Amino acid sequence: MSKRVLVVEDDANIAQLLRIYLEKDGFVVVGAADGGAGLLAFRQLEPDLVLLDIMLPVMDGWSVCREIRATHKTPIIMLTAKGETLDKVSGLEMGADDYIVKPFDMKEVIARVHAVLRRFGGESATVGGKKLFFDKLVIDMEAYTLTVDDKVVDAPPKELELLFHLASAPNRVFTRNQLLDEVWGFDYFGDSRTVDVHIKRLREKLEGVSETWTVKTVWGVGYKFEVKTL
Amino acid sequence: MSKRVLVVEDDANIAQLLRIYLEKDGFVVVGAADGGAGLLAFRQLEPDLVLLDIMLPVMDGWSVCREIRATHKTPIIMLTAKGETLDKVSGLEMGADDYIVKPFDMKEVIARVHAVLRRFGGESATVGGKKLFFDKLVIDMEAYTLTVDDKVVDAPPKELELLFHLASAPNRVFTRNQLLDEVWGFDYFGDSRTVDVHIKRLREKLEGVSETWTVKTVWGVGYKFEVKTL
DNA sequence: TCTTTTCTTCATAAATTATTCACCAACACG
DNA sequence: CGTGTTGGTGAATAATTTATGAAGAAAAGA
Repeated sequence: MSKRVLVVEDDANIAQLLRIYLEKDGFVVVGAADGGAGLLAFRQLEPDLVLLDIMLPVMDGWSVCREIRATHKTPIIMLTAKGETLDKVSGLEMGADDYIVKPFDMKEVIARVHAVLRRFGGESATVGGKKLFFDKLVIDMEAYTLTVDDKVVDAPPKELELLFHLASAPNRVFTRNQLLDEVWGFDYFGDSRTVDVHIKRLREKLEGVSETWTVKTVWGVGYKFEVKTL
Repeated sequence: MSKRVLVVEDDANIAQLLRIYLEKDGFVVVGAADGGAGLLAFRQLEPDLVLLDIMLPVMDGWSVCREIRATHKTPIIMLTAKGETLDKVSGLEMGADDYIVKPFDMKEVIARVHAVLRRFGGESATVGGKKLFFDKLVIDMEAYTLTVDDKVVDAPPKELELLFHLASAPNRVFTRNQLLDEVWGFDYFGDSRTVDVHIKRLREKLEGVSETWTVKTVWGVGYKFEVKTL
């Protein structure tokens, strides 16, 4: 479930520094030393955020930014040397979401990364950060609790995350592979029947609680959290 | 060491006036004429206080305020023209600490600047001392004491800080990495098991004291200070 | 410097959860 | 009905995560 960050930076020292701090905070970091490599890496990795140096060999940061923006809305933070003229306006016109002036304070960079991701909804201020309310059911990802009929029910993280994911988009069907990707993580390789077992355990906790919603199987497709519109 | 004030104001006359009075009072003043420049200056300068006009070209004062608040606790005083609709509530919701309506009396501005700085303990961007009260538990970060059942219990700084941080957001789960970032500091590179050990020692001091709260493990996620809502 | 306290690391045991697998049931379709 | 496919379930196993005691390192105090 960890977020991927693409760092496009030709100065190996800075790149390394960024990598160290980002990885410590749980990001998966991929580096690219020039614009072309950056674009390539972007398309392969589809990262959640891009840190992009302006001064790059061959293809500069602005071009990369524009290329990315042509097809993606992935948040981009520009890294700029102090001398380089830039005003926020032109930066924003190019489609950057934020920019940081070198030489920068690592603390600032990390804070900005989190801030931008938060702003893009990809990351919440807290671990999960959201609550969902249904009839006799509360899914609280902030406290990591499942409340059924006003009673707190113990549920392991995976089960909660799965239920939260399903209930985040009521009535929408998710295939097992989608769920594995989105709940377990893109890098999970395992039997898709694993989902079945978690669904089963969820049902044990949720059966017969309310008439207005249910975890339903869509034969041949997957699962959905069905909510009846009364 | 004199305090730094960032003035974000597009009207050169007002900016000049503020500069004169503030410098007379021993502040170092840095000016910015629009929101983008303001943010840039903020990040580079890390001022002790920000005077922020609401009406700014390109990016308005509230946006700047929100951006700053995303990462810093630096006190912010908003400057607003009389006509501008504003109620204290919305300003404060944005994270401003005070606001002054134009045209303003210089004396008043200076007085408010001092007042706000005093309120913030003269420190920039730091978490001020605070106290938290729970049933049979007082966490006092001013005196750095832990009071359990009316008796002061000796607790090392790290333990106190950890407990304070958890108890500052009751029922919210923190991952070990979050705690390391937020309590130990973003530049701490250490084993995340360190948190466990501190939790353990806290529990030794806190177990069985009250039914209404507890330091709880959220398996696979982290820890939280759980408070029962009775 | 020496002593004491606090912090961190490490190893291991214990607890909890995740995954796999085998087998049976339910479904779709001719 | 019969058959091939898909889903449900229980139990065994694997993997992960946490608690804990103890020792060494670091920091603070005397």
